[in-house]
Amino acid sequence: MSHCARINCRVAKFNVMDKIIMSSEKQLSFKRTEVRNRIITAAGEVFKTNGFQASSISAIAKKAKVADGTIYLYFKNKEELFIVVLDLMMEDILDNVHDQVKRVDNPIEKILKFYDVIIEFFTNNHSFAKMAILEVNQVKKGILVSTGLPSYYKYLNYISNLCHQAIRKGFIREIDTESFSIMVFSCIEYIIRLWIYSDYKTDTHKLRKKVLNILIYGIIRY
Amino acid sequence: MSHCARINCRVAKFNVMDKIIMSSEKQLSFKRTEVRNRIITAAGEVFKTNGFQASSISAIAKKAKVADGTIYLYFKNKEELFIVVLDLMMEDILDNVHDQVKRVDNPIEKILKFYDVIIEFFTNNHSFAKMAILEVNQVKKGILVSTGLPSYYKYLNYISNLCHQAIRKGFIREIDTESFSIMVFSCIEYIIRLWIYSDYKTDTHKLRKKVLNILIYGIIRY
Amino acid sequence: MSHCARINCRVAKFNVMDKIIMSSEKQLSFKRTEVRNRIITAAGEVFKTNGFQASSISAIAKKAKVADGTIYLYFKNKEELFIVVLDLMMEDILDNVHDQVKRVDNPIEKILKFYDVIIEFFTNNHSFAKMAILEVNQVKKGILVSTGLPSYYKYLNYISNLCHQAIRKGFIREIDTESFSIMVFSCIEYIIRLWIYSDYKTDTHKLRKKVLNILIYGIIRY
Amino acid sequence: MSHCARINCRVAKFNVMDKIIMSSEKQLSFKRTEVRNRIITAAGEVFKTNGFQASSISAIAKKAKVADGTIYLYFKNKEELFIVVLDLMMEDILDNVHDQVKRVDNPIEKILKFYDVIIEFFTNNHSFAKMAILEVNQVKKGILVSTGLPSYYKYLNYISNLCHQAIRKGFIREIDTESFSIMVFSCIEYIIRLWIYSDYKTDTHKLRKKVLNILIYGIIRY
DNA sequence: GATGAATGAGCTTTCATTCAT
DNA sequence: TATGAATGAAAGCTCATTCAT
Repeated sequence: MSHCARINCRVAKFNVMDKIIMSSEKQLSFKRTEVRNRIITAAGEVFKTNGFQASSISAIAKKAKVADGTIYLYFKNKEELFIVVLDLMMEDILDNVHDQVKRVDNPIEKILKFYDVIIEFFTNNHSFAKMAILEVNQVKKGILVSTGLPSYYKYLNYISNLCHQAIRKGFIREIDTESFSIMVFSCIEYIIRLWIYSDYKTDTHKLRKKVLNILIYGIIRY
Repeated sequence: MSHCARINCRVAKFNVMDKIIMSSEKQLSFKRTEVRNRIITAAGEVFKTNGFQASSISAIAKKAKVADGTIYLYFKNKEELFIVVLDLMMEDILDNVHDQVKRVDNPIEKILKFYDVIIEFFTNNHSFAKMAILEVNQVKKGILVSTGLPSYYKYLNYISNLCHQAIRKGFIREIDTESFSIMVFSCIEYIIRLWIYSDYKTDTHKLRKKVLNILIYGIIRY
Repeated sequence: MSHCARINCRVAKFNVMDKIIMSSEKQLSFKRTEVRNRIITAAGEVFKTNGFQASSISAIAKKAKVADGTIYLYFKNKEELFIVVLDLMMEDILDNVHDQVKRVDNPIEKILKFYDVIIEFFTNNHSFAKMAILEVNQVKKGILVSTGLPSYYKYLNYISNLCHQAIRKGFIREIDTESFSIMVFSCIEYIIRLWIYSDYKTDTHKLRKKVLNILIYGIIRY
Repeated sequence: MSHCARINCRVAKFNVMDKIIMSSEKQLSFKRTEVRNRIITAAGEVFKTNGFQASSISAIAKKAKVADGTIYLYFKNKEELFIVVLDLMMEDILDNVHDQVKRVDNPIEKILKFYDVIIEFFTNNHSFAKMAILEVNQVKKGILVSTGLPSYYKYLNYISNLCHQAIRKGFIREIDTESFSIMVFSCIEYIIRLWIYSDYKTDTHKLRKKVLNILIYGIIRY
């Protein structure tokens, strides 16, 4: 899965070179990193398939080829594991999105691109969308973690930055960029949620276009 | 709670007159309605206090003074009960909101009023907000997928209507009113969610103002 | 097992006559009593065989032919179940002991008889002895319940009564009967414990005789 | 705690002199002894604070500044460690008690003194009492069965010796001293146990006096 | 000898839902 | 219709012990 590139990458990036260079102390750390990655990768797959509640630690452990207890040497509990996994995935997605956004020059076009690519990604990844939009609410202490996802702030910042650029270059009026970021975020999430609720049947294209229209209309300079 | 007036009202509105008119068959139906209302009222209180997961059918049955099994004669399961209760509450709120919106004349002011009153209501009702914004996601999606909250559509329609009026009277441009309704809804929900996530500590006033600014700016006619 | 007579008896004592007399209401109560007894009997066997810790609720439920959860309709938790079972058994033993003690006339002989019969019983019932003397300490909240076994006080009272009789009839001096009861109890328990610790190998006869000698010597009137 | 003097002492008594004298082979042995003592001291504190069950090997290892696995180089398992620790503590207490008993001349007074000082000690050391009287029963019996606490025999011997002296000097009749020792032991233990069960609330003074009265009455010569 | 990461067995309790009465 | 006793599935997490390094 492309959006997991970072995770897999982290596993993969320990190449032969690394092994040679590593001191005995580093090797230990390598082993730990390797196990941790196995767990994260396995958890990602299991969570995506079954959702948070229905995923059992045993299943994850089995897939990661470690003992159940081992998971608790790396993560405080199931919830923390979920959050870490989700956060890493979200970061990967942002990296991906950025790759596409940076190819566009016009500041407003960048925002449009961001908006489109994200929604596109979610609609292309059923199970991940469900995990990131719905399952996250099943994490009991979610109340405190959900907005605590480090990646969440990266997203907001990213949009904010796009806005600042657009403002500086005179493309949009001097809005509160943070509020606008939140609006974009909430609209994207809501569109995806409606789509999930419809059992992935509705076509999001029209809705997303119309919403975007109002969003942009609300910030451009005349 | 005044916003629950409808629920209680439904219990109350079977007055003496009704009783006289009722045939023996109707009386049965009356009994059923009365029991159903007892269950709904009890469930409302229990759900608000403990949230969806932590509320047990036993507790609701006890409070409604019926047997556990009886609840299943009126509702398919715990989830359906929750949805029904939530839906009735949401309807009541809309009635309330409408009472305040209709006192305003200017079509745009009406939208502003709607937006403000709803947010105000949620921030004044911690436990209800949590139930309607967060708990609702703990209900197995299936139920929401197929039906959705009926009241949800009433809300969307309500905003749509306000928009249509505003369009007709030339106050705002010809936007897609449904999309705008969804946007308003998603933004309100998101603002409340952030507030809940912050443990009811952040002040929503600034954020809600800035978001509203962009929303309105996105639809007005220059 | 004879010492379980009461338990089985309670199951058995609902004979045909009872059934006829029972109103529908009583039948319910009968059903409940019957189930409760099945659980108690099953638990008694399982606890005796495996001890408290190693006995699982599932095993007891299976043997009692009820669902796991059913046990919790009758007992708060595993510990309460253990205590109830142990207490009933202890009562049965006391009944048995009494049957033998009452055949003796001399007040001091009664005390000797009591002492002997109890130790005899324990040494004839390995597994029960272990349960009553050792396992009881594995009940976590044992600290509060252990002396709270209703049967415990019956034992103390029983010995006290024997003493009072002996005092009244001038056979022993005016000692504090409660203290003496506790001493008898503690000595019996300790002798049994030593015997259990020795893996049931040592012969308790000599020790019990010598201890009894000092106990009696300490209370008789010269 | 003064009664742990022996344990600490064993750590401390390897002074500079020892180090000089030790051959390389002895130094190894010294190192082992030192580590063993660190473990014992740490375990003593942890066990006293948390009880047997709730004390984890990790916690002990951490406090002793060794690795978890290291503990298993010195002790077969957690239970053996507990027994060793408890045994050493019990020995220390006996040393202490002896210091006070030897100041008394009259053989019977010695026995009284022993009885009083031990109970006094336990009631002044909540956590130790719990450990020695209750926790010890949570250790799988196997360990106690075969060996028993070595210090246990020292206690019995000690009382036996006091008795022998008293018999020789004609203060008490010719009882079986071992049985009497066991009785004293069992009564002390029981009194303390009742006190622990009462959550350290009951006053043991009256009970202990009355029990002692019967004990002594049972052995004195008229 | 020392380390400490890894193991993996083990089990109570809750509660939505059913169904005999 | 109403009852409420009975069902039984379901799974997180700990921690004593081992063993490769």
